[in-house]
Amino acid sequence: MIAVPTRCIDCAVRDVALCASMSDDELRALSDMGRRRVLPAGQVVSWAGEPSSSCASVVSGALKATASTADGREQIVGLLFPGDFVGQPFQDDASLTVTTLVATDLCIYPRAGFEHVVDDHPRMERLLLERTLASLSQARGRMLSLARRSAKERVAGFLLELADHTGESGPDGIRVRIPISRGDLADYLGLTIETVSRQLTLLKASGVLGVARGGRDCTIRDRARLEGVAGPQ
Amino acid sequence: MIAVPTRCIDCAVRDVALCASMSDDELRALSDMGRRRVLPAGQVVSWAGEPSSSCASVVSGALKATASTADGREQIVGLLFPGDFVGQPFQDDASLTVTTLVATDLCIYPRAGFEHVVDDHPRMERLLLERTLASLSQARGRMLSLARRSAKERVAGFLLELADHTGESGPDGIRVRIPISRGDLADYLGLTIETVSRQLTLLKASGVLGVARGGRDCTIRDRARLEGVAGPQ
DNA sequence: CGAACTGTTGAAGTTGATCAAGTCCGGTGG
DNA sequence: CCACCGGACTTGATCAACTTCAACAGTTCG
Repeated sequence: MIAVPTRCIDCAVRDVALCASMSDDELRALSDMGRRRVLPAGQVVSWAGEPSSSCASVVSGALKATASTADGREQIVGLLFPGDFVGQPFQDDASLTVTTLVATDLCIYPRAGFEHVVDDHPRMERLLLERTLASLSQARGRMLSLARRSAKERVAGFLLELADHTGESGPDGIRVRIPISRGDLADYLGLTIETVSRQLTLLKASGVLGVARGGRDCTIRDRARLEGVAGPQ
Repeated sequence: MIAVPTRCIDCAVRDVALCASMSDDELRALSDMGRRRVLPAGQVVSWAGEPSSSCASVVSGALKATASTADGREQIVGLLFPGDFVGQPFQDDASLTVTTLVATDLCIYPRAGFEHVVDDHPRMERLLLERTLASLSQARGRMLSLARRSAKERVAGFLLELADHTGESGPDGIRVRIPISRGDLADYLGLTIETVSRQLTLLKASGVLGVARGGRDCTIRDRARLEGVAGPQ
């Protein structure tokens, strides 16, 4: 871990993270408490079952939040990107394991102190509430996908989400980079590695998708057809 | 719909619904706005896609919140019981369809007015935040189940949840009443009616579960064994 | 009684998981 | 530079679980 002393005002996510709800002056309370840390890929930030002692904002990088059964079956219940909030305030034990997927820069607050700031800053509390409601909506949408959509629909839907979120239009379609490994993608979509791989191969074979070597960089060549594969909605 | 004029102070869920966060005096604001309505079973309270114009507290009865694909596949993403909050504040369009499962008594507020009350009552906002965080945790647990647990585990797990929530110990085990139809249970567990029925039959055959005629009233004869079937956690 | 539901059971069909080889690729060291 | 190694990904064959389709039984209520 490397400490990264920085002023909040200069922070890359000053306007998108929860801090966006606070004036520069108000930020002092958070700022004094927050500790910037750069973690390498694959580092566990919080273990399910352990006391949840801190919260954080993602400044750069990416993380996964996983729930798992006692016998090791795993499900990624959320992916976290810059500006997202990490942690479970008002809850004594963490129910999720949070792990960095790539080198990740976090702004970490002690949970108790963070809760205190929330107490004192209604606008931040409101923002947290709205974000939590949005996460809940998203989680419910994913419940529907996990329970009712086919493997093909899930994979296609994921690519479309990526396209909407980080896609860049290139010469022969929309270029997207799958930000996680096949294994993590399988854990996210509720499938196995093999099934994910096969579905991507099918999309490639049908000409809808181009997959560059390495398997991470893709080109959506025919969005309309991909939407057809993804099924309704 | 039948109007049920009542004073909040006498309300059955005065101490468990969101109103528990408010003093008797403060309740006046909500009280003036709230409208009690008794709806029959099978009534849609809010349609996915339509503007979400109201919120409510469940006073008695039960409802289901469903998400569905455009081609009609359905998933129940939440069951709602007395004291629970219904609705999606701070969101203009409903993403879920909410339907009564049995005759249900609701205390309905116009959404705008409700949001206003939340603005003015930090304790209510905090309670709403905590409940939303709890719902999110629950939704994530269900994502894990829907994606990774077998039909057998889901059915057994559901019965155990019921036992913990509403079970009464009887002479030959824990008596539980399945509060919904096989169809709704299937929609909740992410299975088909037939699979749910078969799993219940298997549990009955193995002596773990007693099922009375009608199929709704069950007796968990061997909780330990049922927990074994439900799998880890 | 009989109609309409709701639930159960059976047989066949699919989907995706599992098991088992491969292949591709980046990195290391001879 | 190339051989080798290990991890990530792909592909193939088989298998089990769950769905689908279809018929039947039980319950409720006119």
